[in-house]
Amino acid sequence: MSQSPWQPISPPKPPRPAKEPLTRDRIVDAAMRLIVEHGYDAVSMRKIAQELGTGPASLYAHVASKSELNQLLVDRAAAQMKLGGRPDPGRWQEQLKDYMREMLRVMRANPGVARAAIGQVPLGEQALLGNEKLLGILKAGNLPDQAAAWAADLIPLYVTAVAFEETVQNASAWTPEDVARFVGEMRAYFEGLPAERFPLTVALASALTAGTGHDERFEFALSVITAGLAAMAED
Amino acid sequence: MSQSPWQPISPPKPPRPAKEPLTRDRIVDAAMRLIVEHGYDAVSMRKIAQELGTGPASLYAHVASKSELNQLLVDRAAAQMKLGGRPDPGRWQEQLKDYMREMLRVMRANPGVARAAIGQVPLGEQALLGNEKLLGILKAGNLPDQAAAWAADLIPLYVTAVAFEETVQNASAWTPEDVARFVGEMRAYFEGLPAERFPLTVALASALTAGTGHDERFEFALSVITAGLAAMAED
DNA sequence: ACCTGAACACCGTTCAAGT
DNA sequence: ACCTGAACACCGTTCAAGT
Repeated sequence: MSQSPWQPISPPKPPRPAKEPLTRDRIVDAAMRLIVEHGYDAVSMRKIAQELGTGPASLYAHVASKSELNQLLVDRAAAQMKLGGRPDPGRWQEQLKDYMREMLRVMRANPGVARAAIGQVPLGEQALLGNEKLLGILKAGNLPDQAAAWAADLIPLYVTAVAFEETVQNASAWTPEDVARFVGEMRAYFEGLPAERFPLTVALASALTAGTGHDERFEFALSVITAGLAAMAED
Repeated sequence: MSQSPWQPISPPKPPRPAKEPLTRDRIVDAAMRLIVEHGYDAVSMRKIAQELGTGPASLYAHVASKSELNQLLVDRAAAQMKLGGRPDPGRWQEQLKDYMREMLRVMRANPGVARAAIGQVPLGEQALLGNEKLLGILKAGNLPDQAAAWAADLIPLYVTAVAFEETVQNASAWTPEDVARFVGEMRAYFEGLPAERFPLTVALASALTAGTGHDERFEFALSVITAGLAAMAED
């Protein structure tokens, strides 16, 4: 019954077992699929497990907690950032804006990741590579070390907050028409406020409700931040 | 048996019923107590109900949903903002910074509210009064209408994101020593990264981990935003 | 009109037991 | 070593039934 000793080759096995073993990567894959397709709230340990044909308890052999899973998701998304060319002192301001635009693009392409990212120190490899690139641009702009470091904190925080805000709004499955109607109602609401107490809100009602859903508001913020940082460059 | 017509005073009732009736205000009071004492995650419809000696279903007669409750909490906190004097073109930049500092102070005094506020259009009366004040300061700085309006979007979003980030960190019940240790470990981690791939992260390790827990990082952001806006003032 | 108990359809995490 | 079923201690919301 014992195996013959001169049989060095392991007996033929099915090349792939019917059920692939659980791995960290397969878990993150499944979570990424869920978060992109159905948003942050649709990602639960139970749903991920179901997607993988197992129970929630099985995941904990590979992932310590949901919070660790969030970190892994953030790093997966960070890997999608196209970081462009070398930092160039001659056009660092435009490079900085492009970096922020690219970061927002990736977060939009991965809805729910912003929610997972907010309030987390990014320590994953891909996130750190992005940060390194950002620091390069800021130093190309001649910012002092401390200013560059704090700017590298401010910038991702702001972009993440914008992306998160958008996903909260998109979560309600509104059509563009619904959004347009809501913006119209908001404008009418501002215009109808008592002008003695809310003079500027009434007067600026149309400016306050402009640029929603477009990128104008974001572009404005890019200009503010870039100009503010430029004022801090060493000469 | 019928009441005599010359009895104009209603029959003596117990001055207060043993159980006060549920009201929107009492619900928000209880939620505010919970959120300030135990953080956002401790606020559930069930816990609020328990606090009020009833069941969760009873709340829905006065509050449509948890999201509506969040809006009410945000407005409660907004009422605590001290809005200071009149907008003054001579010192609008300092007033703007004070506004942001005051907003952060209130959010810190009401942990969890930042989490409730993020991604919500503030339409409550108190929140709108704050916004009106902010617009006044921005217009005192001679910003064009559209710039003032978008700045009034950018500023609360940033301050809320900072406050939210802090509450996420504070949620883990870390002592100041724990935080100090974590910051030290992070710095060591940055310093130990491969210098070929992460030259700036390694070189700036101490700047990157400076100012945590203090207000220096926030003050830096105030300067950037204020300087950036000043560059957009009409002359 | 307001309140309630009970239920529905979910969560993240733990743990003893299996292979 | 890895996986599993079952349980623990929770969620937000709905609804028929009571007062």
